[in-house]
Amino acid sequence: MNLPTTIDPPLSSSPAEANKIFAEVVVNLPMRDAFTYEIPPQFRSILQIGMRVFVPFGRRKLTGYVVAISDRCDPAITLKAIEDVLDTHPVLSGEILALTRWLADYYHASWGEAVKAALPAGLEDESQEILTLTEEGLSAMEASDEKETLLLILKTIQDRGQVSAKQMRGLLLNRFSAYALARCKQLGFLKTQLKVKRSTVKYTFEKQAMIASQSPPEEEVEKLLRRSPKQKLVYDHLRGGEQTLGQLSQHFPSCSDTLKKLREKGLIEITTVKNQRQEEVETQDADWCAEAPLPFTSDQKKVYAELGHSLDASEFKTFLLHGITGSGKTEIYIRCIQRALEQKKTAIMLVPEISLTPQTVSRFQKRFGTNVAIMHSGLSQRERYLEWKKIQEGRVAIVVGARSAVFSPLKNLGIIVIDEEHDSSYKQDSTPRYHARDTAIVRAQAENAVVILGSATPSMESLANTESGKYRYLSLGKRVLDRLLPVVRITDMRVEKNEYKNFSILSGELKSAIRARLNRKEQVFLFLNRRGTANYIFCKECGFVFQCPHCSVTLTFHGSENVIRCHYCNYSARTPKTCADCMGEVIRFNGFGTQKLEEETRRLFPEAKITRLDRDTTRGKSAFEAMHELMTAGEIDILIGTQMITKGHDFPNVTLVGVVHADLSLNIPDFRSCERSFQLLTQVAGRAGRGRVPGQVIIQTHNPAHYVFDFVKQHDFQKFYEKELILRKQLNYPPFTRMIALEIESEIEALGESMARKLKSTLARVMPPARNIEVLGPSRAALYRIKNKYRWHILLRAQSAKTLQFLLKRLNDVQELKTAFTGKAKWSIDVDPVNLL
DNA sequence: AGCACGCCGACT
DNA sequence: GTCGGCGTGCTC
Repeated sequence: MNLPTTIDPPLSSSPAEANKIFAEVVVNLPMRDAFTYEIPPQFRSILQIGMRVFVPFGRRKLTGYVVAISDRCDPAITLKAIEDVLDTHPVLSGEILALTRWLADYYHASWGEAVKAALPAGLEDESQEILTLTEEGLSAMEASDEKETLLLILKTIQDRGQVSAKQMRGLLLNRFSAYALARCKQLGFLKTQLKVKRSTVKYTFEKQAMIASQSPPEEEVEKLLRRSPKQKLVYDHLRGGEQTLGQLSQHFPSCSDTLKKLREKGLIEITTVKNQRQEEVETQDADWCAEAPLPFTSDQKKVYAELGHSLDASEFKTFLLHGITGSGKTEIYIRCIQRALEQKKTAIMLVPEISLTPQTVSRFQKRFGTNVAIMHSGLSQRERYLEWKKIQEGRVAIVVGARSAVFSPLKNLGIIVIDEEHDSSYKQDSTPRYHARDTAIVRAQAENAVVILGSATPSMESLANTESGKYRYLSLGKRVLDRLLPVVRITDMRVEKNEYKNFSILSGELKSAIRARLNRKEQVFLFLNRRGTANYIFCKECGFVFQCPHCSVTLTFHGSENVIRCHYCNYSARTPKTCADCMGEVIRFNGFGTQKLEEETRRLFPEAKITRLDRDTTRGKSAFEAMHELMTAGEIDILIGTQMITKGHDFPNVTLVGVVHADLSLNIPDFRSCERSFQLLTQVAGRAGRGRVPGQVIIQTHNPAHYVFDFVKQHDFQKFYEKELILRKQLNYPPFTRMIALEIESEIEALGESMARKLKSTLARVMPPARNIEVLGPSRAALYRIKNKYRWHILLRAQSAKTLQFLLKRLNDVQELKTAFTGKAKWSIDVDPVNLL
């Protein structure tokens, strides 16, 4: 990547010295270089690294971030000057800035994009072109002697007052003509002016005007203001004390010109001050009292002792805390965080997006009170910003949040906890495509903090890292209070159909189990993962699923050509008529969702109280809370849902969990589908019997012989891990290799395909001679068409991440690729891809 | 990513 | 001579 190498992560951010008059600024655009701006004299004493600035950029004006300040610049470029400084204190600390720099490098995003990801949304101002009618325009319209398209534009402006070009486009839709707009400008019918579109989040800081400290003598003032009555009025008003521009404009509407003149005359000063009007949402009552810690089991004590040791030593170290559901991981987290706090250090706790439920939150608030900030997706932009500000100002020491909370501006960081470390929601699926777990580890290393990765079903990667010694493995064996593990049964759906002639979604076994629980007034979860489906072919008789002979990945079915394909290596075959295993009839999977399941369940159990929870029914956080209350009150007998119901909830009265169609996750065409299925099923199973009654889990499948089910049934993570590792090794997948996915997409099928091939040939050209990098594809993505765009993948695989990064660097240096890929076809880089659909 | 500029072909 | 699309190149 082409970031200027002269810029080192800032060590300190002192105000620019008098001679330091250039600022390196990055903006949130997919451009890798920083831009140099001149720092005007009035900002030289206040501008610091990490502040936001408003800069002219081409025809536009944008918010940028100062990443360096220096006294030198490239003489070949004529510089523009910073127009405004948006902060009084940096919004990015040196640590965070360095972290974003690393992130941009590693995940191949621009520095500006990385910075944007690290800050709460809505902090960016942008200029907007506002169109206004001129006299000529008005008369031209009245005369209406112009073209229809022109008049339409003029009329729109007159009707609506001020309109931006973008709004105009939206208002007129297909009647809009860019040419007509340009023509209007040309003819002088309208003029454009740049106006600042304020960021959605209100400023923390605002401008304040006051009498200049080195004011000229009174007679001088009189003389200067004799001929400007308006200026005098404002000046006299300011004698009564400083005023914010907001306050002033109430007395003197549109006084900005007046103030400007007064400043030019040296009579007043305009400074930026903290806006005191920011209100605060306090979530905690004042008479809160810390809840007593729970007693530790002997396992917990051992684990805690070791973690405590590293915490006390302030050493960077990563621990993988492996403990089954209900083994008391959360208690360990809480105690470790407490320990960090005792040393005057701070803590971040990351949780998967969907498990940031009221239950999780309240557990932390009960223990830590107002000392914790919650960064959660249900918050409005403004609430989110206020939480961020609390952290920024050091008013809290703990942050609980999803992925982006890894960037929390805490000082003196002591510990980062990543709960459910294996969860795929830690990987962002749009630029910058960072992994919060790995980002957390990089941050912790830089700040000498401890990292705890917690999971009942750790990722293969993390486990491999414990074996290589990179992470320290800790385990919590038993459930607290020695609660029993649920009994898992696998139901063969083929037998249901063929022998019992049961064509319902629910097997006889699951039906009678539900009935039994309903009679005992216990609660039931029905789980159906509807997401992540791609078309695949399977055998109706024996459940056999066609896999790629080279990649061991489920082949996807392409109806239009009647072929099955591997989207890793592009292997393809005619769609078979019969099963390769038993010669039985082959059918295409046709999915059903939670909605259909709900209907069916209501029909079968008309007396039961049934609620469905998935992305369609859950709009906002209130639905979640409502469900939670209903569950606790026993107002729900059967809860139907997707992954959402499996996380962050603890309902002791749920004694039966039914997995309606386990094949769904198992047949996702991804080399991790078995790992995912194991994790998912184990997690779902963990929801059963958290109270005193032992739980029961019924898993329905067409493929009961699959090895995953044996290990789920036995609750044997270790054996599963060993088996899966052997398969990964054989097929050269992570954790034995590292991967980078290149994604090509285009609305035009033929163009996308040829660009994908071009990318591949360019790769071959820049490939280092040592042939230790594999290139798979290009091949159609499993989800070949999304939102009208065709998609291809090229997979890069090598022993080490460095090898791959080196190749990519060389690829990025190929200038011709940049020009070859224009608006019609795009390619992007996904480092350590998690979702290969 | 925007946004302008300039080329070209399709209209009156 | 319009009009409108689209590729190309630039942003301190």
